[in-house]
Amino acid sequence: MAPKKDDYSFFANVFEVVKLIPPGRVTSYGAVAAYLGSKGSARMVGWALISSHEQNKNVPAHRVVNRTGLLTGKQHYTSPTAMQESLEKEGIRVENDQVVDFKQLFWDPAKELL
DNA sequence: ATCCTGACTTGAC
DNA sequence: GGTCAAGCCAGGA
Repeated sequence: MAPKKDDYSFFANVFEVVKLIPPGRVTSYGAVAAYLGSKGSARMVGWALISSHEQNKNVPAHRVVNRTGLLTGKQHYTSPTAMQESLEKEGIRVENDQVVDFKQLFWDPAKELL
């Protein structure tokens, strides 16, 4: 949901947005960060996702990739192929750790969610 | 308190 | 289309 105030931590905000990502779609860290208002804090989005792994949050982190569509976070998964398989499972084609038609599958919270 | 690292992004060459 | 360097914020040592 739209951040009403900064009462919630940056992480909680990331979780909300990521959980709102529709299936078969992907987004970038910068897009989420920009939606949160911290455009330059794209790294924090990834950091928040790490925390999400520790917690039992139902955050589809596999739907979040870097700007080039590269599965940068796959190495942080339990298995280096878990992320790619999860994406393919939703119908997203992944090739060489990169999302095919990433631009087409890109989901911008600032525009789509609005 | 400083220094380093990191699931990133952008601009410049 | 590549690579290099700088900026960015949070957390751990």
